[in-house]
Amino acid sequence: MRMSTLLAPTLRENPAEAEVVSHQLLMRAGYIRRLASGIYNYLPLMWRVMKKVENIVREEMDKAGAQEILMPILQPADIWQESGRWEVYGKELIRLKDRHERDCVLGPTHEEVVTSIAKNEIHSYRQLPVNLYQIQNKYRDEIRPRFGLLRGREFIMKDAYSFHTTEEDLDREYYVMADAYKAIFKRCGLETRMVRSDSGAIGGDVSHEFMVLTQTHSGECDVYYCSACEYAANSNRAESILPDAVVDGSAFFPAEANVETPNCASIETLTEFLKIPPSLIGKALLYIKDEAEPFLVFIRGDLEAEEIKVLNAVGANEVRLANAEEVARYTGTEKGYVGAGEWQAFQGETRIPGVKLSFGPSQDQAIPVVIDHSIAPLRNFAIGYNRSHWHKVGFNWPNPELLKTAYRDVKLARVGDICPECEKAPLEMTRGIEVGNIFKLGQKYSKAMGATYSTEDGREDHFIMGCYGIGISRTAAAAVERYHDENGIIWPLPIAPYHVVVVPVNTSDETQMTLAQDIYERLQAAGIEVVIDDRDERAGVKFKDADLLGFPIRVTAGKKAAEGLLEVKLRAEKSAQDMQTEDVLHFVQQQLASWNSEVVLAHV
RNA sequence: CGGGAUGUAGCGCAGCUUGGUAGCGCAUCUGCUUUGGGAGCAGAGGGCCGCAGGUUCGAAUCCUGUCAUCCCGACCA
Repeated sequence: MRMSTLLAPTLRENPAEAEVVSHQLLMRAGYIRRLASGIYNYLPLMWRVMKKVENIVREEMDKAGAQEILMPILQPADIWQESGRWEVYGKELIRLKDRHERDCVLGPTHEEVVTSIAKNEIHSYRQLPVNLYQIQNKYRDEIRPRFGLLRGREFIMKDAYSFHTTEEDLDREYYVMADAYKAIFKRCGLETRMVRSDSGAIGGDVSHEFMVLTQTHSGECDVYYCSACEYAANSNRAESILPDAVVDGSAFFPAEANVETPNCASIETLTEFLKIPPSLIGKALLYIKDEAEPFLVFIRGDLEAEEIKVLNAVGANEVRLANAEEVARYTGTEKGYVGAGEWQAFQGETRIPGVKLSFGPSQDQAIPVVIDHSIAPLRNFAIGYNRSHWHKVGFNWPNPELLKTAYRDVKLARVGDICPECEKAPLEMTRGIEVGNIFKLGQKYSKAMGATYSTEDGREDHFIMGCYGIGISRTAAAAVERYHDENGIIWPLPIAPYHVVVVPVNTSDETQMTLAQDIYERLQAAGIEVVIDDRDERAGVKFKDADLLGFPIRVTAGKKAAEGLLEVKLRAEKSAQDMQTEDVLHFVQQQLASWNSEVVLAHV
C-alpha cells in the first residue's frame, strides 16, 4: 500500500469530542470518523484491524467446533413478543415499522432468532449439541453512547449460541468457550481476566466477563482480583474477607451508655469525637426501594455499601439513598444519627419481599433491614440512637440470633481485603474493559418460545442453551487503550493494520527511493503486509505519522542507503538497528513467527 | 432520564460581558527554498457564526424555542 493514496487523514490535535485515549488516537490517526453519536465510519486502516480481530475470533471459534452462520439484523417483532423481551428490553431496543406498519427491531442480540432456528430445524437429541455463531453489526440505543468505539450504538459483535440436552453438556461447552476466549484474546495480544458477573438483561444463571485490565480511565468497571490466585470479580460482585480490625469496643466503652455527640453526623467526626477506630461503629444507611419503600442497611463504619449488591439483596429495580426529609420522616432523626437506638427488632415478612427482619419503635412503624456480614462480629460498639446528636456506645445487639436472617453481603470490597477464594493473598483493583462474556442461559428462551426436541426416550424437552459474545470493535479499541504511548498507537503485531511501514526519508533522493522500493516489494512478495510512505513529506512528518498510526515495525531508508543499509525499529522499542535488505526480511519474518505479547507488555 | 457544558472554515480555538456585518494557529491550493522527528518565505481559496423565531436602524454577540455533540450518574459487548 502506498501512503500517498491511503485514506488515513491524521490530525495534529485531539478532537474536542474525544475524551478517552483510544477514541482520541483512533480519531487522530485517521482510523475512524463519527457519523452520529455512537455511530462510526471505519476508515481503511480500522477496517483492516477489525478484519484481523474477526479472523482470529473466527479461527478459534471454528477450532472449538462452532459453526458460522449469519442471521438477519432486521427482525420481526413477533419473536421478541414471544420471548417477552419486546416489553422487557426497553428503550435500548431500536424499534421501527415497515411499510405495512408491521413492528420490527434492529437486532441488539440474537437469542430470539437463533432459538427460532433451533425450534424449526433441530428436532432430535441426535442433532445436539450444536454451537452457532455469527459476526455482525449490533444495534443498541444506548442511553449514553461514549468513549468512541468502546460504547457505540452500532458495533460489531461475535455472538454464539449453543444448544444442549443436559446441564452437564452445557457446562462442558461453557468451558470450551472460555478456553477459546482465552486463546482469542491472547492471540490479539491482550491480557484478560475471566471475571464473575451479574447476568443482567440477557438472563440466565451463571456468567463470566472477560476483562482487559487497563490502568487508564476508560475502563468502565472496577475489577478486584487476587494477587495470588485466579480470583477476579466486578466490584458489584466481588466478595472479600476483611483483614483484622478492632471489633470489640470494651476497651473504649466499659458499659452501655447513651452519649451526646454534637455534630457527629459523619463517621469521620464521630471517630474523632469518641476516639475510636471506624470499625467500631455500626453504620445505618436509609435507602429507598423503587421510589416507594424505605429500608435500612447496617454495615461496619469503615466500609461502604455497594449499591448493586444492595439492590439485589432487596430485589429492587432501583435503590437510592434517602434524602434528609425522608430520613426525618421514617426515622425521626437526621442523617448520621440513624441506628438501632432503643428500637426493637421484629421478625417476619416485611413490606419488602424476602426481607424478614425489621427495626423500629413498634412493629407497624418498623423498617425492613439488611445487615452486612461485617456487622456480625461487632461487640460493645457505637451506633446511632435515632435521636439527633446522640449515639449509643458499648452497644450489643439484643438478639443476635434474630439478626442472622438479615445477613447479606452488601459491602464494597477494598484493596487489601483478603481474597475470598484462596483466603491468603490481598485483593488488588484495576479498571477493566469488558471485551467478552459467556452466559449459561438454561431454558429461558427455549421455554418462552416453545423450542423443543425429542429426547432419547421419546419425550419432548426444551433446549438448554448457552450464549457467548465478543465485542469485536470494542476489542480493537481496548487494544489501543492498552497499547499506546505519548506518540500514538502501538498495535500488537497480530491485529496491526499493516506489519511494516517503509519510510524513504527523502523521496527526491534516488538511492533512498530505490532501496525503499526494493525492500517494499520484497516484503510484499514474502506475504508481509507493508505500506510505503512515498509521500513528498519531510522526515519528521513521516516519523510522526508512523508512530501515530502504530505500525509495529518501521524500516527507514535514509543516510546509510548509499551503503545499502536500512534502519529497522520496533514501534514498542526505543532503539533501532541498521541492516542489509536480506536481514530486514529475515528480521521481519522472525518477528511475525515469534510474536508474543510479553515483548510488547514489557515496553509499554 | 436527571446534573453540567459546548456549538464560529476540514481540525483546534478567540471574538459574545459592553450589538456596528468575523479573526488566529494548523490543515488545503500555487510558487521558490528546505529535506532524519509535525520546515521557511510569498501568495490564494474556504464560514448565511448549529437551526428557527424574536428584540433592534443593525445580531456571532441580547431573548425564546429547537436540534446536535460532549462530560458526570443509573444500563451494557
